[in-house]
Amino acid sequence: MRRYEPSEIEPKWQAVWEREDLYRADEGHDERPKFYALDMYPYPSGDLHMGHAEAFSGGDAVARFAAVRGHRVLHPIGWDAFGLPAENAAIKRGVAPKEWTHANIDQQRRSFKRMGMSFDWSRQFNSCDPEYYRWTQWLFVKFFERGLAYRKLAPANWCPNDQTVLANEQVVNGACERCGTAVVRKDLTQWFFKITDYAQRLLDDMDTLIDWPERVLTMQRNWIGRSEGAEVEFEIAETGDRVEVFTTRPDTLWGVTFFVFAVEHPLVAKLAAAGASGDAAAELVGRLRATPLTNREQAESREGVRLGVHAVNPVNGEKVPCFVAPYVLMEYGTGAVMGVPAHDQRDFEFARAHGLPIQVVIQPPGQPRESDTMTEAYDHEGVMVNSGPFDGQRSPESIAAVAAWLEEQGRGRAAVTYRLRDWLISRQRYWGAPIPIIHCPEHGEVAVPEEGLPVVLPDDVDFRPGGESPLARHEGFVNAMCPTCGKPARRETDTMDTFVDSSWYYFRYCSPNEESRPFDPEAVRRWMPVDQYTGGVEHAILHLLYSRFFTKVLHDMGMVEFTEPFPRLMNQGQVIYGGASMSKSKGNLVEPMPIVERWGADTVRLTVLFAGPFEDDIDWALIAPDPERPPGVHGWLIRVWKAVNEAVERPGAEEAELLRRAAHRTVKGVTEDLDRFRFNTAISKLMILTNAMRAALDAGEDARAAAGLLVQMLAPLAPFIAEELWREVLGNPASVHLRPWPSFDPELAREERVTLIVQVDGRVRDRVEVDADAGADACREAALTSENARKAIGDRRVVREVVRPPKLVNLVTADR
RNA sequence: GCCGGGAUGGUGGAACUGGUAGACACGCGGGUCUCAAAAACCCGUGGGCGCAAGCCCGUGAGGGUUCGACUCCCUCUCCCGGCACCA
Repeated sequence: MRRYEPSEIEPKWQAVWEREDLYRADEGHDERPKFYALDMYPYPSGDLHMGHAEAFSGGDAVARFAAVRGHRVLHPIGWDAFGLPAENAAIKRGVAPKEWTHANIDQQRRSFKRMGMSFDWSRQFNSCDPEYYRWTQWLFVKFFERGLAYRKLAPANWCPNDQTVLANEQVVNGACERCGTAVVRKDLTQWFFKITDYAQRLLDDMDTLIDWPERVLTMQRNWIGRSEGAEVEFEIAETGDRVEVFTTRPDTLWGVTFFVFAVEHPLVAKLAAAGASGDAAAELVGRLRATPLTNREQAESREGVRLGVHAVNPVNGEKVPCFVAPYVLMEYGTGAVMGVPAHDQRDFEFARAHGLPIQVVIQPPGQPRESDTMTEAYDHEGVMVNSGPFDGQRSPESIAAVAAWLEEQGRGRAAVTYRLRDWLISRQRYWGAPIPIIHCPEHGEVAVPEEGLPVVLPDDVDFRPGGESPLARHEGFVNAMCPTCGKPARRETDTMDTFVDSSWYYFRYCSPNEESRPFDPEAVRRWMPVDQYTGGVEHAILHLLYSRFFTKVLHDMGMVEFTEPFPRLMNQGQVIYGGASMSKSKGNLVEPMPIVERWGADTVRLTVLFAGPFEDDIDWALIAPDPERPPGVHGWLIRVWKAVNEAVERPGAEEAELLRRAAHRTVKGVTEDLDRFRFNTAISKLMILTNAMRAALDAGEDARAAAGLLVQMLAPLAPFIAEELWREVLGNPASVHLRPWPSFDPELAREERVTLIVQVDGRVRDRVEVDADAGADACREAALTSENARKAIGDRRVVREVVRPPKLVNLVTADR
């Protein structure tokens, strides 16, 4: 028997598969159902890391399993090739971003092949390829034409380290998601996608995503942040200005005792002047406008300045003082808030800090609150008081009633507000898709016409960051002609957020060589939506929300029929080391490729899949503590190797009934497990079958049939060893990866003898072997004749017999 | 604070709709082989008592429902993730 040598057999089969073109997606229109298995396309950062190994091992098992179960599988791969690291690496090492990116792609492609991933390489593309970003730009133009891409001056998140703006989604705890630098606030004119137009649909359609992890849905719901309430119009007594506020509690309107504007609110300067309180207000506004947004949000300050004017409460005509204060944010609602200190904690603290009256208008039943003795706001339900026509109404129900009443009176209306803000897509960096817009002195923002696409990113650019877009320094790029009038104009020099690239790449895979459109709608109809999407939770909001948005826009453009791109999503856990995320700087980095070289790709794949449920984190330090020793599953592969070889070399006279049954039971169990992506339990069942084969072989029985089934079931998980055993040892002419998945005989998969548990008063007292089809009578009989059970019963009387054939009998006695 | 998810041997984890808790592994202990070691193979391995048969305890803590609870309900503790002046 040969030794198991992964370093020999793995490269061999990789080459054979490539020659046989085994994984090319079949566009044939045969009966087989399609299956689109998609892994989030990776950023080419250098070489594969352990996170890739885990995610792609799972995705590959899904794709291979679907293929052998009779699907036409599309399992593509490509590269998220634009982005800051390329530019930063280039600045540091003086290599052009393009060269750096392509070198990394080559390296990672080699590694993916070495890992045995069943990708259809013929569909590969890079998002930095002009043939791809041409269509990213084309889509931008379509968004622009539909009013979904627009430019505005707005306070933006600026990362001083990366020298670019960031989307809200890319700011984590006030810091840049990428580099961790504290983000500062900067007023800039930037391009946005109007994702807020789709807020409600993004929320509603989540009900159809039943196969998404709950936490991802929760995160998206929180991010969209729908809240229901009412808009109410207040008038400024001194100036007659009308100001809208949004409130979730219109039922507390009679409790308003002051009114607050955000620092950025457009009326503040005018009102401060009208109220003759100029200096103090101007000082506060000036100081806060200079303070980074995030610092301000974290301050939880209750400071504020009186504007000297008053707002008229539309429900009772009362005049209340107006303030400007940092605790009101321009970014949410209308940038102005009615102050109800009795029923909102922030308003309560503000009122106490500024000596403002507190008016209770919601009373909890039983324990009435009084403005003088309250120590905190009461924000639960209760009965409305001091509220004119609404006195006596119960508060949760009264919210809608008050909103309807406001509408009748013409002073407001029921309204919905979202936390979600428009997606800021412009970046002041070089390595991205140029925004295809020309600024004409006469015609303003003009989209580059289709013939002008792609707007090619020039190579000869000084891309060192300097606060403005590097492209702005490139004369040849900047100077353009207005597509409308032909006069000299200026090209837009910002590039797009790379999340724009990744918002539609999965459409491109369906027809990657399409030259006249981003994708062929016919091909998309054939393959999409994606049947199984695999990737990390870090994209729970960013990429997945943007992609859902894009799909809905494409739907509205009539380009696709569906509205959700990824009906099924699975998130792999992270691979960590010693309880902490792996990193070079921490010195705890374990890279997959050296392990692949030493122990084999199959060992790496099985190690990550066997470690636990796919979505759980894996601590490599616990799974493979000694780098000099092979991970545990390697030993199993050796046992499989030996067992299959022995089965062929020393065929027995007759296959043992026991082994045949074990094999069929395994087919049943592994099929169910793989259907539900439970790789760890599937592998465990294959191990049990291997152990059963060992026992049969040691008893001199024939195990060839079981060997064949074992190898077939191993194929999606450990494709190399399965192929070697299938073709070279078992002598099959064609690939195991083309062989239809085995079926099982339900009669054989059934256990024929089972252990009947005999309990007395709920405690296990005996185990008895019975036929699997034993009836209630036989089970009761077996239990009552059990020596151990009789002993446990003693002289007590059995008052109840719980019989659940053929698994359990519980004898319940008196005196308990 | 709000929302979501967890807590099972020395370790990773298993237990499908309430019915043998700890499958399968790793580790550890013992053994076979060997001059020796590694590898490989075999046996054992939740805790306690016992020569044994067996008994008691045991799924974060406490309570409840049930013939029977890791699983369902209530209260609490801790851990992880997300959101957080969102009006």
